[in-house]
Amino acid sequence: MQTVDEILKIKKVKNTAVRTVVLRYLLNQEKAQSLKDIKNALVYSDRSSVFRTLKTFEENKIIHSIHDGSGMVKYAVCAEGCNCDLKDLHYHFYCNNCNKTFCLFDIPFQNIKLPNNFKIQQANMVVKGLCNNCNK
Amino acid sequence: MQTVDEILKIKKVKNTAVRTVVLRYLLNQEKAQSLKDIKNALVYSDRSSVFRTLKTFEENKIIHSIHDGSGMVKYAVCAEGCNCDLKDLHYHFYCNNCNKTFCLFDIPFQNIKLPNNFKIQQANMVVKGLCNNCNK
DNA sequence: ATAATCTTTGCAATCGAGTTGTACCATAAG
DNA sequence: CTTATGGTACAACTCGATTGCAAAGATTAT
Ligand SMILES: [Mn+2]
Ligand SMILES: [Mn+2]
Ligand SMILES: [Zn+2]
Ligand SMILES: [Zn+2]
Repeated sequence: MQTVDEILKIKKVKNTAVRTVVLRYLLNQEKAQSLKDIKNALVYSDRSSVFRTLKTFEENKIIHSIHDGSGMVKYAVCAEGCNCDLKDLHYHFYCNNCNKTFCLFDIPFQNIKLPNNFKIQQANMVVKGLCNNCNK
Repeated sequence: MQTVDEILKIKKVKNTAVRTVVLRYLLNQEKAQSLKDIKNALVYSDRSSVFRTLKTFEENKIIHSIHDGSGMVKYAVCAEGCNCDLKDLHYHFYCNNCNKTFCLFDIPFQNIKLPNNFKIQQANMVVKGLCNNCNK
């Protein structure tokens, strides 16, 4: 896995204190995180600084956002080599029981036949149900 | 197409003034509508009455909601015979230019192979890009 | 090295979609 | 007619998202 410094360098984003701690935190998570999750996890952080950091990361394709319908936008670190193109699109899974949201990096977006003249640019795909921990 | 009265009767939802006007409005739209859209379109309507009407409709599977990442939940009338089961899942399209959200009833959800032990219950699938009107 | 300039950060304030409490009203039941 | 039930209108509130602004920090020009 790439380090914080490597990622910031590759994506040409200046390395600052807040950015380092936010990205390091995100790299260690197995589920997507909301702004609130991050703020709560990083005790001395400021909400708006984290917010702006997330915006910067998203603009520079370090992370991507997921709208899972929970009311809070979730963020996850992009896979190595990701450029947020169509080929990088993947499904997400939201657990109705434990409310965790996962990136299903192994389930790529399978091209669908859109109506005539419609052009796809991005997608937000969220499958909902029970995760392996909750499906018992 | 079914009438307002037929739908309410089939779904066993009592016919009231607000419900009639909201459902009639929704039936005439070709794109999904937000609470704000509906409130604005129906001049003498009350926001919370429309809100509770939408909740009632959704609980009774008259309409379904779409989280397209625009910040407002959109609603669309379910297809005839829809029971909001897995078989009724379909893709949606959000136009980045004109901000309209469409139900792609003709593009059903194609089952994906989830990780072991994950169980699908619902899905929110939104493809984004340019609609036929804006892709020129 | 110093000054000018640009960027990032912290704090407070604001915005707006969604939601809820409550009183009033229409209709159905007794 | 009287009461119970469910629907509606209005106002207030919640909370995630966003912004204004000034201080602090980093970078560039002189
Ligand atoms: Mn993802
Ligand atoms: Mn739909
Ligand atoms: Zn779970
Ligand atoms: Zn369009």
